[in-house]
Amino acid sequence: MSVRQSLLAILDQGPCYGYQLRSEFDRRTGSTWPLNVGQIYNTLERLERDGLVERGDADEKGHVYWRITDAGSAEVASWLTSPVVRSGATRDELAIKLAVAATLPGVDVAAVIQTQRTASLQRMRSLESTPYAGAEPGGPEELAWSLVADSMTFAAEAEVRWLDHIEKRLALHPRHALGLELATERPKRGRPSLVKGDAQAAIL
Amino acid sequence: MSVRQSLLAILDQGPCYGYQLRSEFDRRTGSTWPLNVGQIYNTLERLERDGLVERGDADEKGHVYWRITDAGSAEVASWLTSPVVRSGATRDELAIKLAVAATLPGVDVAAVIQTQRTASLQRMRSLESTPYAGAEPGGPEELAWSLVADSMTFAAEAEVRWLDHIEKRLALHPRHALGLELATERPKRGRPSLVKGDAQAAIL
DNA sequence: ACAGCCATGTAACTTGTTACATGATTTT
DNA sequence: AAAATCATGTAACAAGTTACATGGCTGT
Repeated sequence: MSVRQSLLAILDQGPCYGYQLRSEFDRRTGSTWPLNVGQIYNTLERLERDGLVERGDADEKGHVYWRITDAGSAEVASWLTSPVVRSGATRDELAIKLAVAATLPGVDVAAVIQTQRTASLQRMRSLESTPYAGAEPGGPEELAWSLVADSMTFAAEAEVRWLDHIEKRLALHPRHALGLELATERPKRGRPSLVKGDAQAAIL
Repeated sequence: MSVRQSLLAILDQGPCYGYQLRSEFDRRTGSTWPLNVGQIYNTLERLERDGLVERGDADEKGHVYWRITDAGSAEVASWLTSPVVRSGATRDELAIKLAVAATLPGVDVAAVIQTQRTASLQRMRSLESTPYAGAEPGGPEELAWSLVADSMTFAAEAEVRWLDHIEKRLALHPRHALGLELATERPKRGRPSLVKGDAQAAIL
């Protein structure tokens, strides 16, 4: 929802045409996440479908200006006054991956953790060493860029902390404590493995 | 990709039927993110389409077992040996939102930050006070649950730290330093606002 | 003239997600 | 007998994303 909402929020400041919205989005996010132009037009059509924006006539230069509706403005206001909720809905790809990997017999969780940690540390280093390659230094775009870069840095740091934490935690638990190991030597294919209770008998 | 990959990784341990996959996923993630059963069947069909799993015949109980293919196993191996990359692709909804909000004249960024911080702190409190409501305490599911819960806690802490950080940072910058304010009194609708340079003349 | 950017669009596709239908088995 | 759970599936949709087509304008 972030692209959709961002474009809507920008339009709440006044009418814009598609291509313009892209550059506005890029400026405001410090060009951290490049946005394919085509997506602008898709998103605008979907916003129009939902009654949040209206398509204006093209001006003499052929620019098609879009303007926000009252419903759209209300949506923006609601967006800005309510927090981004990370709870139930949003799935953390890394957390899922490690939770699953940790319960998979035959998987070297420590190695998975190590791989991730290396990547995260590398990312932190690259974030701190990359100054800002955009237009004017000291300008607003650089500020936007550093906001986003800081966010990534804090997230990467937290990631490393978490990895260290679960590494210790998992080291305390013997493998079989997870109760998800196979009865025999990792049969891989053609044999049941994860079945609980009597479902096992059904295949054997 | 996390659901898709998780199911594939579970199937790499041995054939499973759809409903079983759901419970396996739930167990392994501590039921933190409930997974709609229908999604299992969709995902399985898509994995089959991509040649990563094969549909087996139903057994006497009517259970349709799916088994992974060699391509599927390779995919799992690749998944487990490569890190989750948070870089360019993955967009951080909160970072985008605040970067955009910070450049929007007329928006009380401090209030937005405060709202988010309150929510994040609330979330941290609720995470530390919620023990684990699942099946057997001390069992593997509880461990999985706490892995995920820790991840959320670390992420929420980082979020708060970041919010504090950018709050200070933004306080140093006078509003007009962002260079994105409107020439007049927030015209809202019907007037150009975000145009850069001569594009402004085109509408006026 | 040609390369490259500005600008608008379209079509297709991905993963995630939900709502619903249907029947079998199990529990109360 | 009714309610709940097990189990398989289908249909539709949301949001993100990309590749491509098309034309105008601009600088070399």
